[in-house]
Amino acid sequence: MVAKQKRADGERTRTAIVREAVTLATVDGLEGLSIGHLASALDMSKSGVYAHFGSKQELQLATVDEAGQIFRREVIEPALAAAPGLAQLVSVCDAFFDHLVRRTFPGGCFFAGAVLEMGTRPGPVKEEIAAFQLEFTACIRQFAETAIERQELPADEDPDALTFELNGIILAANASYVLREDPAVLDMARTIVRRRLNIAATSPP
Amino acid sequence: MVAKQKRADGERTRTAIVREAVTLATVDGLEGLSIGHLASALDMSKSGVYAHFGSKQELQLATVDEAGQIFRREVIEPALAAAPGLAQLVSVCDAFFDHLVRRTFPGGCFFAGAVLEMGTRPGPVKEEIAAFQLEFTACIRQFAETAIERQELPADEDPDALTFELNGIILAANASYVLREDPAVLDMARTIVRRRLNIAATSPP
DNA sequence: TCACAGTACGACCGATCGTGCTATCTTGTC
DNA sequence: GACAAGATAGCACGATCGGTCGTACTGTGA
Repeated sequence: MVAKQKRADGERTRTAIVREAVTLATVDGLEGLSIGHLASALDMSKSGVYAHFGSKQELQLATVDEAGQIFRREVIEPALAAAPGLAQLVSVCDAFFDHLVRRTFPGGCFFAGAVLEMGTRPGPVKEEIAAFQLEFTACIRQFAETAIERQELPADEDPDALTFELNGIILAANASYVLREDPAVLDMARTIVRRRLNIAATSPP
Repeated sequence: MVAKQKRADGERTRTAIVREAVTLATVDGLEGLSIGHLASALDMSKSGVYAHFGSKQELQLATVDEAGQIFRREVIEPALAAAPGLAQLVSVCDAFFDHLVRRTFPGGCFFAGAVLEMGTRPGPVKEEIAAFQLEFTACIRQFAETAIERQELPADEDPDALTFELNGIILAANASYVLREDPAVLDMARTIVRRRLNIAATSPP
């Protein structure tokens, strides 16, 4: 089979399409994301957009992939840059809250919405979303385990439970922030994270 | 203006429509909920369904209202029946987890999805969803305050923070349960709620 | 019983959906 | 600069969307 080689301009527009698709999908959902809307938002023809993917499902997969990359860049990587252990736990939560105030996506966390929307729709799109959700929680869990090893957290702390709780705080913050655009809920979330981890409650600017 | 009086059979079918609408909306979302699907699911004509509401938005409002009633009946009222204070806090969480395993809605908690879907769509539907979300959190907060008054919780416990955390646990449980239909996540959620409230971790059958 | 309002239906509207096919550009390679 | 292949547009399709209209049926109060 011949590896189809792509052209530079095609790759550029594909990137632009997918980037716009992520934004639209956080508002309209992955199912509500329509090729017509996408095309007019990009000043392109429907078929011009469509040709890059061949099916709506491929577009959805590309959109989820792009959202994952953005989330990694904005939330996971900043946390990985922090000191291993407890600092990473705080950092990943703070990075998430920053991610929200930065309004990268108008509809809040892409994956929080995608999980609930696609959870009942079996198929590769759901699988990719589930895989990313697993990657994220596994990341938090790893931070927690390291923190326990380093005795920054009590030895009897359950990493799974802690991961669950922090994930819950993140989801509650996202939901509240989407509904009422009040940054105060993020301050409260930061405070709660610190109290849960037994850290002096000095939240960063 | 003359109060239009309804007929018994009309009220019956309207109830049936709204009930089905709630179920469909937990899977397809409130925007994805279509009158055509609804009609064929009920073995009715589109216009027959449509006549009961006059617009899709009215249908959505009726759907949210019905979902609220179901949620009150299945989650809030059982908690109100418990002993005031700490028992009500545990009870409301347990009732929510029961609500999930009972699979009243195939797509998990109606409002968890609705908040994220409609949060970026200003209008009466969003307002009604926000109002119910507020009612629910206010309910939890009231339980927390009572528990503090009765000294079942430390005096320095912050009711708002506790409400936020419990809401987070609920949202995390819902998301995980929708994605992977593993009841184990609900057991973990129950355990976490009890540990958070300093209760002996004997989870009910 | 009779008339009327409520109920439900089927046909239909314009718009948009995802998806093809074809033709015309544009780009990279020789 | 020719040429193949990728990129984009134009057009059309069947299906479905929310919504309207005219009409037939039926429950119910007078």
